Amino acid sequence: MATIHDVAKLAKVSIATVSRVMSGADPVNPKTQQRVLEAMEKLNYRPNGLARNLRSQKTNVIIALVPDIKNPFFSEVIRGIEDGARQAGFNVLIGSTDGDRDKTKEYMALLDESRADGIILTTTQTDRAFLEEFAARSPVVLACEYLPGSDIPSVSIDNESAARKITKHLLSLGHTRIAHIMGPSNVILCQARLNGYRQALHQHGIMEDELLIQEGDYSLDSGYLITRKLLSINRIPTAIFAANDEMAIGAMKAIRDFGLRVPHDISVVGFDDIHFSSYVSPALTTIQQPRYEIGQRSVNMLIKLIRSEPLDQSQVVLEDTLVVRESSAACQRAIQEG
Amino acid sequence: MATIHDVAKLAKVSIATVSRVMSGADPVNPKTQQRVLEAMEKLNYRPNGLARNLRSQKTNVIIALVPDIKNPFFSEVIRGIEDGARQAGFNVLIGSTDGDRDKTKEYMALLDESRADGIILTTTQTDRAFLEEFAARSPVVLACEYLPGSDIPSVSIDNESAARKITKHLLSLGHTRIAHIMGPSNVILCQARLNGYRQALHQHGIMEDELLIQEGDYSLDSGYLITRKLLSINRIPTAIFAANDEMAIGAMKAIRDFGLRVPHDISVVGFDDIHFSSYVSPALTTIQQPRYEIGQRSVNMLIKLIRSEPLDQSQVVLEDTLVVRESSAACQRAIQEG
DNA sequence: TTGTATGCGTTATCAT
DNA sequence: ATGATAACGCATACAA
Repeated sequence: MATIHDVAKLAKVSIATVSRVMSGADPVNPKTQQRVLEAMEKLNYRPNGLARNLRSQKTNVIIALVPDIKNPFFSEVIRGIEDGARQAGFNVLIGSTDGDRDKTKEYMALLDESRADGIILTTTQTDRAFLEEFAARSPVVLACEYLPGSDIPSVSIDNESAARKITKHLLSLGHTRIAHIMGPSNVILCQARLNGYRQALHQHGIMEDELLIQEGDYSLDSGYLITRKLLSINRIPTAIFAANDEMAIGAMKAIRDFGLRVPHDISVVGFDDIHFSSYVSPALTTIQQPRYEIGQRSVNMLIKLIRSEPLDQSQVVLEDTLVVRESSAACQRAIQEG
Repeated sequence: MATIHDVAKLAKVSIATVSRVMSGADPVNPKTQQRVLEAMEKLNYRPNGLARNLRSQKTNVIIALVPDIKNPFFSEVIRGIEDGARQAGFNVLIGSTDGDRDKTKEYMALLDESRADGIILTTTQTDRAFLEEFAARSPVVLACEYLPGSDIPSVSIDNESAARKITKHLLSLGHTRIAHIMGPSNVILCQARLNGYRQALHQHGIMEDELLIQEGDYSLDSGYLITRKLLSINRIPTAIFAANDEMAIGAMKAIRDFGLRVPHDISVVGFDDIHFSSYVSPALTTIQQPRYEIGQRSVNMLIKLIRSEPLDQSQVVLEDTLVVRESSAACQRAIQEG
């Protein structure tokens, strides 16, 4: 590979001049510029990014951490992150953490080694103290979730209120025995959704039944397995609220396999509105999040942080929407009993 | 951030010695080593990756290019890539190309700028000449697809034979009017699948009908839209073979919306066996690819390439499996007519 | 407008 | 076993 020295020699100038024609900052004589350009062309010169990075102390790389790259919801968030990053000249390194604290920390360590300029966390399961301390010295943005009482910049919806909203939707359909399949309980966002569920029940004067609250891991399989469990208890629920669409889709299959129908026998609702949700049968009632926008805005915030520019707003909360489709309907049991 | 100089000063040694205790290559007096370790600890020293990279001319970054990060099939391939990379101490930069040649080239250019050590291409839509030339000077591995007549290392299944196999499955069920929803026609792998489909028809002495071959873009939506089109022609097909599972799932919804049933009225089969395929109703008949293994093996090959180690085998072809589920059944029309 | 020289933080090659 | 010093390839302050 040709270096800046080779170009300089061929164009009969100093390396400083070559550097100048590249940056375009300082003025350069058109003729010399021409010579340099030709030399670069002839040598097929490509500036060495490594050297540039070292010199400028920047990597132009940002890291995006997701619990699982296969998760379609996060895929779309990543897409927003990527597009935003590309526009600003950054590249995105994606890390799947599998909910593993150590993996998360390993990725975060890349910042300390100057291998990345900033990081976007889509799921917080690190010790809070560690996170706060880390964010104090490195650019960090939380996407999809919000850390109450913290001033780490974040972009998310109001998960608690959204969970309340969809639970109330079920309540309004006459359901009173509503199960909740939550996500990993150490994830803040899942706690928020659980809280929203509880609040809605409480507001309707319904006692919560611990048997009806089960913990999954976001996957199709866990939705399936947990639902089988729910179908084996004494008084089975008339509705299931899963903390994400995949678990909801898993739940629907379990119900079908059990010989019951959705929504006739049991209503099922999810969360996230991944693309598949409108294609399954029955189409899934869920909460639509602006995933792409979450990604884009969080990366824009991160880049400001990296550039030490001021943030207009530190905690951004975006709108979510309840999307009612076919998987939720009036509670038959309530109708018969009423 | 503390540098190696700070550590050296505090430990009262030269930077060379500090470097030595880090690498562990040369022998160091246990006492001095102890002092250095303590200094590093006290200063919370983290070696600067940028400087290391410049010095060693390595980035420890590999790029993985996918047509679309949201595509669940590629997500799993990426997962394999990531795991393999991590194990070898590499980080993975993921690029979504959206089938855009320029984006692809932009990412490939990162290699020329020494910003990455190698690249995995999961979908070839670049000019072949460019690709060959590029692969001659930079580490490149093709994952999921195989470039006939080229010696660029690759890991894939035999797409042609797999497509033949699943088409024959439909033929064996009595279907003769089989539509094919292909992927983007400029993608090699889609051409291979189309070929397999054609070969199967041909072997059964069936004339192909151009009306039954339509081009999609891998998405749920395109599967849906194209199927609506297929349902509007004169003699509608009795079976549809989609080039991937998402389009197949889109097709199933279109058929439902049209008032017909799968597989009773129309059989539908896909390709890839993404996780969702066993959860939709009816569960999808498809070709199972070892996605994770494709990812892992391709990254292992790439790393060998990067390290200039010899490859045992340049073109790796993995086994695929026909998975028969509920979405394909005997052709009713054939039964009635026969 | 252009050139010289220094530094970015390492690793590696010499000496000692 | 350890230290001094030269790269790695570029950007930039300072001179000219």
